[in-house]
Amino acid sequence: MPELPEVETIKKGLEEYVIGDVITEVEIHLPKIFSGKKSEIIGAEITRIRRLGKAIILELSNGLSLIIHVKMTGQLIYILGNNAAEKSLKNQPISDFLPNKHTHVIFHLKSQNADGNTKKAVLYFNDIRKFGWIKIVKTENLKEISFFKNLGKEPLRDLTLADFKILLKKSKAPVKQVLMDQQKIAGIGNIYANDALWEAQIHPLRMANSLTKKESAALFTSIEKVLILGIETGGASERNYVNVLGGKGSYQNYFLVYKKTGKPCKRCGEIIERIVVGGRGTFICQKCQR
DNA sequence: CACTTGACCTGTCCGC
DNA sequence: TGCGGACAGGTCAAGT
Repeated sequence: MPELPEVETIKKGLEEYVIGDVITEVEIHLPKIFSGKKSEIIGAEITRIRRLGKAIILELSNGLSLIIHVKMTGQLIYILGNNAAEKSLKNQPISDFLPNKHTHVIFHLKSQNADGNTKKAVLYFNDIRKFGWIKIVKTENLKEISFFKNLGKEPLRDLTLADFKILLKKSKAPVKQVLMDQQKIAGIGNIYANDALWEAQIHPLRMANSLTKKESAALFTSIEKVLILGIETGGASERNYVNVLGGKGSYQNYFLVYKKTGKPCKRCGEIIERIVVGGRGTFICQKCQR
């Protein structure tokens, strides 16, 4: 999943569906991805959902939080009803019957309606590549876990243009790697880094500290622009990403340069090339990205 | 310390 | 059709 817009979309979905629900049981089928004891969260109510970088936080009523990272192929899918798996996906874009062999954790939930009826639901954590993880931590100690300790500021939230210029000046790594470094800026991954650099007409291999003030400002604006479009379109479902109802996002229909190898540049018509930067596939227009 | 590379996994696609 | 290799939204730890 997984970059800021996709994780933000999941966060919004969870806010809509699981706030106020109580965790009644937790099935853990792949223990290595789950740290903490499930007994600590059974009986707790989900009170708040947050996103920090690419991580999702479910705050619970008992002072603990569940931190979930979906990495490349994780999914969180919410299904309402006692017979969930069966009815659930009948009209959903995912064809797999859930739970399936990639379902590693199942949260069973219940909540009370206004009229006092109890509804049941499940939240599936699926992950093909098994890179994702779930941790139970004390909410007050959240920032102390290694993932959050060194997390950079959030674009669209607290990263200012001044911050951005300073952090570019401090690095001589290729600018694309700086954008994707979670300790420098939280939330940007490969898709949005590629698109933001194309939008700002900056070559991904430029040393970060070589950008002019004008270029830095253009890149800052481009980052905000692509992330906002990513969120508005519900994220990019290029491969496995789906929202909490199993539905796809549509940012893949708006890719500017990501995955456009061999296709004409939308701005100048030059053929888009694929290079490798920091081990990641990188897409560029040699003519208009300098 | 800053930066780079390989490891962690499974699935898919492309060329021979 | 099968097989091998490259590649995929992300972090980490270990290397230079």
